[in-house]
Amino acid sequence: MTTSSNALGTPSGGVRVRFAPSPTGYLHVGGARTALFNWFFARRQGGVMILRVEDTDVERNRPELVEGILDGLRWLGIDWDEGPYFQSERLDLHRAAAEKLAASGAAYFCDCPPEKYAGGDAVEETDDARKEAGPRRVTRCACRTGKPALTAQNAAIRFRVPLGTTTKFDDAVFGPREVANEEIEDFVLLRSPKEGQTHGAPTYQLSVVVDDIDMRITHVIRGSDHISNTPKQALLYRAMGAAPPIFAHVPLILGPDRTRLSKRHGATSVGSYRDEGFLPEAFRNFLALLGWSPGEDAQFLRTSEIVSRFSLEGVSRTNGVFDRAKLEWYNTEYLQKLPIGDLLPAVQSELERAGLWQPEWAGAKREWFSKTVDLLRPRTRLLPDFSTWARAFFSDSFDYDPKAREKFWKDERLGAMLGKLADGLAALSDWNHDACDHALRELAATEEVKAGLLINGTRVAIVGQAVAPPLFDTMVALGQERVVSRLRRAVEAFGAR
RNA sequence: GGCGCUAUGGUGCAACGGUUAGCACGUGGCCCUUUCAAGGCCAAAAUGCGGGUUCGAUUCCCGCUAGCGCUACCA
Repeated sequence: MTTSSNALGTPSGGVRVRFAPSPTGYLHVGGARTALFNWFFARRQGGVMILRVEDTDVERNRPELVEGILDGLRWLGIDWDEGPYFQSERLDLHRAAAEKLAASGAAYFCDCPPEKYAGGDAVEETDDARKEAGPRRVTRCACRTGKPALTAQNAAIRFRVPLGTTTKFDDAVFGPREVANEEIEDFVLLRSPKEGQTHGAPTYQLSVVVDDIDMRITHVIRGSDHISNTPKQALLYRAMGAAPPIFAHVPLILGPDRTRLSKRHGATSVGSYRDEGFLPEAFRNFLALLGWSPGEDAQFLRTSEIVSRFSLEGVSRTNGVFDRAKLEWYNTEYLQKLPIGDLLPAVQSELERAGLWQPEWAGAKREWFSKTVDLLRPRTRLLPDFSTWARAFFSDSFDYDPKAREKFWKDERLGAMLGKLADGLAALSDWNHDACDHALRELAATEEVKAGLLINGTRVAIVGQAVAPPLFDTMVALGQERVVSRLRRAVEAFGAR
């Protein structure tokens, strides 16, 4: 592939983006959105999406979490063209880069105790401690001028920040940035070797830059918590003689209390939303519009529409609050408005999960299945509703909801009427909406009760729920045989209630 | 504490010097109705504060305040 350059000196030939999670936890909604924005951008630009696992933190790393993160991405419908690469398998490349920087004088060896370097006295990482510590200047340690005895075997490698100048970079979302180099500490590139080790481990700052250069990343789209680190990385690009990518920092997602979203806000992992039964596309739509806008009034955007409209210019600069109620609205919106064919597979897997699925619903009774799902969906909010609330549509084994019985099986006369209704319906030669309607209303007239009494009581009898689709549509969906037998069964249940 | 970013109804976005400040979620009410949803209609609800610039500021500039981020040999 050939790459050309535009006026900004940035590669314009092929867009290459990456999502780089670190396996220190599950895939949370913030990470999911970052992944999504990268993916939207890559697909919009016809570019390449790369997945890179940033597992350079040996202490906090949990390799077993990687598969869960990948599952989360797959559920979200995010696919990648390269990777997953693992930084832990690229350590030699990172070390070599650090040593090369040290050899060229762009970095230096340092054997100061970490805490000491951090600003004179050891400072606890708490707000109070910081306050008491007072103003903390960026200090340069004595090692900066060189200690001949130090090597990568006995010291860390720090970047030598060039003083007396500023570092600039352009952010596609936040605009041009510039910071005085005096504000940037001589950050560590390669940690000092641990006891018994011959090599130190590369730090995040080093690894990202080395890998982003090596993987020819053109656009770094990530959370805005990284914006303060970016000058360091810009410095590294220059020191390594590489052109920096375009940076695009996306705002953070906050909890209802406006603090950064975390576990204590409840469900923050993508997996928990999958398990609750949200539709991936609804989740995508919701997340896309949290921190991005197409610039026009649009709430319901299919994924293809988002992709075709996505641009970095539409990304917001303000942190946004994760609004669960809106997510739920999106889900019901998708449950109701999706072309039925797009919804069926999701319902099928839900029924499979619940052990209710019958293969014939994908075969001979496919039409029935489609119609039934279509009948049920206006009243569903989450996928599991199909196997719980609507269970009676897919199984003969269902219970009468106690609340439904209490509400609609009050009238003593109902038991006998349900039996008469069963007889009446059993005698019908045509089974359709109007025939059922007439049969029921006729009985109500004969018995001198309001049709509503019989309708509500019958609903509980045939589906066990107080809430269901319109009764006669429900009867048609269930079929004559089932309705009649369920009514007869209900007569007994009614007497024993 | 230092450095930085941000600031439109409760929430997410729109208006990118001139609008009765728009849309959606949520909330409240009404209609519809065989349950419950859906749907339709209506309502309440915002430019953080203070200075500028300008004929005119939500919009541009400065200060304040608030929130958030960074301030690790975490990522």
